[in-house]
Amino acid sequence: MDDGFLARAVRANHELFLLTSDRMAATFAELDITSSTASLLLEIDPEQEPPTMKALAGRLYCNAPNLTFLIDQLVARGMVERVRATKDRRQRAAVLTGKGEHTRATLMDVALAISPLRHLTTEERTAVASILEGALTRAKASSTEGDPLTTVDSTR
Amino acid sequence: MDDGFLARAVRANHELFLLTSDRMAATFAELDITSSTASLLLEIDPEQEPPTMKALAGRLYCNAPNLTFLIDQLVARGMVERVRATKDRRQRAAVLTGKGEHTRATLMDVALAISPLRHLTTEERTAVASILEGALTRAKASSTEGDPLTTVDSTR
DNA sequence: TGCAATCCTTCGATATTCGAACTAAAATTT
DNA sequence: AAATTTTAGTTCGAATATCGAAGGATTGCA
Repeated sequence: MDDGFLARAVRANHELFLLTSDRMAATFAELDITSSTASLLLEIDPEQEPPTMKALAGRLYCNAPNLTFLIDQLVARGMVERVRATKDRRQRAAVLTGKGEHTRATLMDVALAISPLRHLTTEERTAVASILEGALTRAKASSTEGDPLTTVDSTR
Repeated sequence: MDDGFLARAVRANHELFLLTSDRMAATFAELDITSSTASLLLEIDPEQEPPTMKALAGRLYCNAPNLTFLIDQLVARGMVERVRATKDRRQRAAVLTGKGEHTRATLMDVALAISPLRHLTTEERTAVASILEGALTRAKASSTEGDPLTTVDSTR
């Protein structure tokens, strides 16, 4: 039964996230943001087309009111601006300011510098990145089609 | 220039956590717990010696007041009981009730059932589990001894 | 014994997350 | 084309989470 490895992988991923967040705490405070707003900031890639509120909520797996609240934090700090979409005027997109870009870059630098994953060899990094990305891709693909039931099985 | 893989690994870990939390949401509601209290419940292994409050706070990377709040949630739901440690009467340990054990077991079942990692092959699960555990072990070892500075070492 | 350190809790302040209800702008129906 | 429905986003109020400061109890130490 290889469920043991699955359980260990799930648990390790969970702890890795907790430890990483903990190590980022001081940086968040210095940059005058919080864990949640930092996650949002990282989702706004200045190289890409400015994402809409809906797209950002999807990436953070949160709902619309929460996203409005989080974006407000970044707007209040001068890191993001809301712009109306030209084609569909219901939509608003998030655009990084210069300060927003700079803060985001610092966040990424620090995240790489403190991540426990920095101890891995190049081969290990490659393996982890590709395996996890593959799992995510397949998970998102299979959740959009078929298999609607995810009920709690009490067979225990 | 293998920082690309490191960044991808860090990002995949982050998204995996968000997606997993999102997929657990319905189960949390059914079990009358929240994401945070579920994480705490999972840290109390009925096979092990009942952990102290301090030990649990360490495992969740949170502070003492927060842990008191979280344990109160589980106590109020009849899933955990506080007991005084006999040797050091300042300490309190968390002991699972029958309901706590059952809820915890259900949580673990569902977590394995919905995790994107379940799509991985046995070899991939093994690789991810051992690599991430190794990174965590080294990260925690190097943060407790020596090297008080968390400076960015660019020698890589 | 007296003092400092440790473990935990309480309290107040701030942050986060959500559902319900709302506005504005499309898309669809009739 | 007017009416209806759907969609994108916001506002508001409630429940939860997290933290720092301060306090009580117990232990360790001089």
